[in-house]
Parts: sequence; structure tokens; C-alpha cells
Amino acid sequence: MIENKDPIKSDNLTARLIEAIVNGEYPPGSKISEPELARVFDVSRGPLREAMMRVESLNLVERVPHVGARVVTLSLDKLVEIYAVREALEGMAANLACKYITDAEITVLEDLLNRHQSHIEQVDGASYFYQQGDFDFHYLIIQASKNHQLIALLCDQLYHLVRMYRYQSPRSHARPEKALYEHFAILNAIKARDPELAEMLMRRHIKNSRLLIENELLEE
Amino acid sequence: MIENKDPIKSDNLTARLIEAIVNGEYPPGSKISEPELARVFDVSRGPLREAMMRVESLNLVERVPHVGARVVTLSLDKLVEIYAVREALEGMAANLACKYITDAEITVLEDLLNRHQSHIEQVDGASYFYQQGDFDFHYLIIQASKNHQLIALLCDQLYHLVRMYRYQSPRSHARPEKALYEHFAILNAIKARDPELAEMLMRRHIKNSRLLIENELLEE
DNA sequence: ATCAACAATATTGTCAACAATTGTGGTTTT
DNA sequence: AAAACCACAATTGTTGACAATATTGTTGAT
Repeated sequence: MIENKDPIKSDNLTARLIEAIVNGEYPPGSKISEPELARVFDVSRGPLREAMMRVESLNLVERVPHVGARVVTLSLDKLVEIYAVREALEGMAANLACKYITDAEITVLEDLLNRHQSHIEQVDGASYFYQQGDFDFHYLIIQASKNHQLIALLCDQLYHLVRMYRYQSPRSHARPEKALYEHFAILNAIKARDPELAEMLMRRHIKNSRLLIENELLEE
Repeated sequence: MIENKDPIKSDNLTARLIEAIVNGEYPPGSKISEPELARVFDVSRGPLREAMMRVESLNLVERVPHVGARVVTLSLDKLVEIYAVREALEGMAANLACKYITDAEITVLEDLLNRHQSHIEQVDGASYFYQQGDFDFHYLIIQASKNHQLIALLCDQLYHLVRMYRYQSPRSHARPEKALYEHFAILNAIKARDPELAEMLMRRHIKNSRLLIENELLEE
């Protein structure tokens, strides 16, 4: 049993910082004070700054020289842009998944969607559980593409911002029945090894989410 | 006249490190020693490590805890993956450019391609100048998409690796006449505000480059 | 001679203090 | 009273030293 404790403060800090920012512990726009955070995480400013540099590379904070770092504010415009990129990249992922997905991965996806099905019938509506489940579905498809550059770009770069948004407005994405239906359709296309259809369905699925956001944007 | 000297060592270092790695000053696979680099760049290890963290986020170096960092070795497989992602993203950029490109940007692109035309007729072949020109063309199209997330992903993340590859094997991409012809076709589609055509042509253009790489891969 | 254990060396990870810059509050001036 | 200026405080940027870990070289045993 390899423990892989990873006792390196700087590395662990990065993950903890990401999580803290994504789940709103440090709200958008708020200033991040190095001395304060160093106290909170019980490290010195050295490793903390190294972690901050990485978090900055993820576009989760914005730094101004000699002034400091602030948590990014996720405007709806920015989010629409992100969803447009997701459309292209996850469409591509669905396409590739048709070729490279394994039977084992298909089984995992089927189990996941079946659990969602029964969960929705019981709870009847959006819930934290389903939110996470939606991410799981997309992550699995992305992984199944087997393109490591694509996986890194989506999972390590874009998805933190998407998760951050959903923490902020958890109910705006609430169209669980329709989304689940679309998930089933995508999975079916992948099982049928139909790349064009899978890509088209995935693009439309994400486009539908994007349209919800754009509607929010119009209501202001 | 704003000087914007940006005297922050950590920030400047990042750019210098990127350039040094991309142009092969530190060859792929070579170990990066913190004390040595600190001497070379005349800074202490603190800022250097901060820069290293950012360079690591760009996937230009790979770090192992307590062991050190090495410049990434760009395998052909990895490169093919990158080009596949470029196909999706730059296709999207060409598509969006049709809607958002300005007349001024079109003029810049036309001038650029005309210079390439006369340059190729004179020098008759691939040259460093044309290599840079190819990048300029793609950068301009990407910028014209006006999607900042897309721009950041391509220019700040992927393109460093692409440039690194071209420095390594500068002649494998030598198909300047055909590439220039394709560039003109893409620009014409954008000028005609035909998103589907522009996207298709851009995807095919990048796909052609990818096929060259895949052929190299088969020859081994 | 080959391999294993151990000591020495070098490198990475971390810390606390110092330097440089920015923001703030009060004072002065118009 | 409003604006400009100056000094103070706080924060960021940087440095050099210390601690922890990995690599190297050496010794000794089989």
C-alpha cells in the first residue's frame, strides 16, 4: 500500500486554495492577503506564493504587481465564452470517445446515469448530488477521449471556473430531467460508436446550458 | 510615454524562461537546476521557483517532488494530440472571426500574406522568416475571434509547445507554398463572412500539418 | 567482481528577516 | 472646504540561511 502522502506544502496548498476559491470560501472579488492566508494555512509566505502563482495560471485569481491578488469575478460574458469553448472541446471529446472508450468505461457511465435516473425520480429536482453527478458524466466522457492534452485543458483549466460558477448560482442550471435525457442520448451515440452524432449531441447539450446563461444575462 | 518597465523579477523571469525553453536553449529532457538557473538569471531561488511554477503550469517542464524539474520532451504522439486540439479550437476561432473581425484586422492579414507571397517567390522555400509569419497568421485569426478564453487557451497554453516543436525540427513543416495557398483561402472565407467554410478550411489546414507529423511518426 | 549498506554531497523545500512599493491618514496650503 | 503633500503603516517582492530529501561515491561483505 503506497501512501503517497505528498507532504509538500506548496503542492497541497494549490489544491486547497483551488477548492477554497471554487466553493466560494473566498468570494469573487475579495482580496487575498498573503500574510493572512499564510496564517490560515499554517505555512510561510514562500510556499503560499508558489501556490498562488499556479492558481493564477488557472485564472482563478488576478494579480496586480505590488498591489495583490483578488479572486476573479466570473461575469456572465466570460462564462458564455467558456461555454463556447466547452462546446468545441467537449464535442471533440465525445467524438473521440466513440473510438477509444472501453467497455468498462461504458459500464461506469451506464451505472452513473441509472443512479441519476432513480435519484431524480425520488428527489424530484436539482440537488447538490445531481450537480456533482453532472460533472462526473462530463469528466468521464472527457477521460474516454484518451487525448491527454484535451483532458488537461478541460479538467485542469476550464472546469475549475465552471464549478466555481455553479457554486455561485446553484439553481440556475436546474434542468435535471432534460439534461439527464440528453446524457442518455449522448451515451447511446457513443455506445453506437457514432462520432458525428455524439459530437453533435454533446455540442447541443452544452449549447442548451449556454442559452440558459445568456437568458440570465438578458434579464438584467 | 508610459515605460511599463515591469521591474518584477519573478514576472519577467517567467517570460525569459519560456523563451529559453522554447528556443531550445535548455534542450528537451535536460534537468533544470535551481541554483544554476538562479545564477544565470541573477536572481535568488525564490522568484525563480515562482517562475518555475508558472512554467510548469504551461506544461513546458515536468517536476518531481524533491527531485527537480526537467524540460518536457515533446513526443510526436503528444504533438499529434496537440494538433488535434488545435483543429477544434482554431476551427472555432476561424468561425468566430467571420463574425467579429474588423476591417483593420483584415487589412493587416492581407498585408501579411502579401509579404509572404513575395518572400516565398524570392527565397523559394521555408525560412525562419516564414516560420514566424505562419505563427503571425494564426495568432491574428485567433485574436479576431474575440473570445478571450479561447485566445488565452491557444496563445498562452498550447502555442508555446507548438513553437517549441518547430524550433526542434524546423524543416519538417516545410510546405510553404501550399500553406500560403491555404492561408489565402481561409482569409477569403473570412472576408466573405462564411463561418462554416472558414472553419472547415482552417481545420483542414491544421489537419494537413498533423498528417505530416504522423508521417514522420510512421517512418520510425 | 558484484551488490548492498552507509557516509558525503548536492539539491529541493521551507522559513524568517529585509527591501521596495503602495495605500492611508493627517497636515498643510490655497 | 478642497486639493496637494508628506509621513506612517501595511503589503508585496526578494534575499540568504536552515531543514529535509535525494543522489552520488565509497566502503565492506559475499
